[in-house]
Amino acid sequence: MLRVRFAPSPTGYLHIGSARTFIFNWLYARRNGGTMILRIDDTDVERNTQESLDSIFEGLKWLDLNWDEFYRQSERGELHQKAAKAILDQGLAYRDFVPDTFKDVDLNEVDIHAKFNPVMRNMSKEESDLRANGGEPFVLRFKVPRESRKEVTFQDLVYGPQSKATEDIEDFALLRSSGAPTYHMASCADDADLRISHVIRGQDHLSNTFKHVLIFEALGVTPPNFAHLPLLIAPDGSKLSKRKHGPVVSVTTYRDAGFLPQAFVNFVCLLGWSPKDDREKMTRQELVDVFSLEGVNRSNATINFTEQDPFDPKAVWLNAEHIRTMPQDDLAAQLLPFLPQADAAKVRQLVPLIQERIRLLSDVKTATDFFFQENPYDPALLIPQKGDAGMAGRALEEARKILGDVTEFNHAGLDPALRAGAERLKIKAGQMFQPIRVAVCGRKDAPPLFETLEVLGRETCLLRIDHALEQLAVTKNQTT
RNA sequence: GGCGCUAUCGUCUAACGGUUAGGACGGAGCCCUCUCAAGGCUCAAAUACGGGUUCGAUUCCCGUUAGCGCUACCA
Repeated sequence: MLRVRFAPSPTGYLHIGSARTFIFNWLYARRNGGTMILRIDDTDVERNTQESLDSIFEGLKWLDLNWDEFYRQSERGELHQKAAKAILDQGLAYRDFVPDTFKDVDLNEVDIHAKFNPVMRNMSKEESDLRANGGEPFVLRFKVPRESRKEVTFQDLVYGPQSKATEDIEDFALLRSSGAPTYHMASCADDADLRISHVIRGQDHLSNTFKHVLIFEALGVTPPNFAHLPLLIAPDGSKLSKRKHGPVVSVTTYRDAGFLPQAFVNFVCLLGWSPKDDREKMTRQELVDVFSLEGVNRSNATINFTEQDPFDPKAVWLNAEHIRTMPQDDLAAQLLPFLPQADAAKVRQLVPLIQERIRLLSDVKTATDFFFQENPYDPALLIPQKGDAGMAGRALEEARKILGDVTEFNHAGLDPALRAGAERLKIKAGQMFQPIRVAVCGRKDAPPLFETLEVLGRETCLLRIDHALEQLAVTKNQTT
């Protein structure tokens, strides 16, 4: 039975790298009919926050990623204690009563061979028990078997065969002096207990895995399969941090900026993984169908953002691709929160006009602002290419007549009528359309004219054309 | 410092010994066009460096350099 888990520690908001780890686990589970487990690794009570926990749930909810089982490490303390005791009882761990040995040691100076205290490591069971029973505080350390065994090895599903000399592994802590388990202890005990079959996590744990293998063996279970994921890093090569890189590393920032969850997932999957067939835009189902650990590569991926432009251009492009290809009703529903002044029916009307013109959902606000208000503009914009104010005026007069008279106020009625008007004035269609467009939209870049006029409605259009004619007159008087 | 991992266009990536080193984003240009988009076409842009192995290395091996990670009673 395939079982995977995502095990965040609630010490920060859900960040993009964690989100990707969840997604890869989720895809792997869904692809292979496995079980997805969400486990909150909250053993570090000092640093845990409720906010952070909320942020994790909020992010996962937005991404619409579900899980089949849920656990909290803090509720499983008994299991961790039992596991630590079992290791100690077998003589595979020892109590360290002077736990601050390395407190003031510069790690750059110290040699690994000094990284355990031989007095503590070799203390007799009797003395150790006696001092523990006497209430003396201690850290429980794993007694790395450097004599009986030369190296620790495991097979990583992404990085291949891994090995490390036991000489190079320090006697790491299992239990703190408070009695609380360390991450290594709790994580392995839980993974064993929950029968996790595949541990898929960030590459920052690759070298920790040797310790984990040791723990699993001490626990008498065969270690799970491991798959480590390359890290996501910032353009300056450093790892993503909120302090250094700001809100761009937080999942909810993408949500609030108008990303579609499916586009975000799509983008993040392309960081460190490839379907190998040049496909880029993929639906969630396509991702599930094709995902495999073999497609994961080994080098860190840079998320390409700058201070001016906080989102990777490819993420934005993918978002636009998803927007363009989604059903119009779905898009309307997604857009609604970004247009507080509009009702659902109005948004539904606007969708066809802007679907292929926005890249982020939030773009809809500026893309459609003139449907809700008349924007100020420079009257000079009314003047068409290779034309003058006179031409603009004639075009607008003609347009006003046509828009007032035409029976079908839609593309079918407007298109031939306005083109015919241009012909009468002996100007090009484009020269006819530009003054109208600017008059009604307040700018040159806008959705197709006839559809725009239709949605705006006859009355508004006539009003705005009148207004444009007034402005034109004013400018004329000023120049003459 | 020690140990581990990594190294293809600016960025994401493909090429599991033989390709004019492919695709995408972004950039430049052209076309289409009622503007803006979208779409189509074209161009610029990479195998970190040095040694091997091989008839032949992006690909395998070694070294150098660089980056990242671990080296906590943080995860």
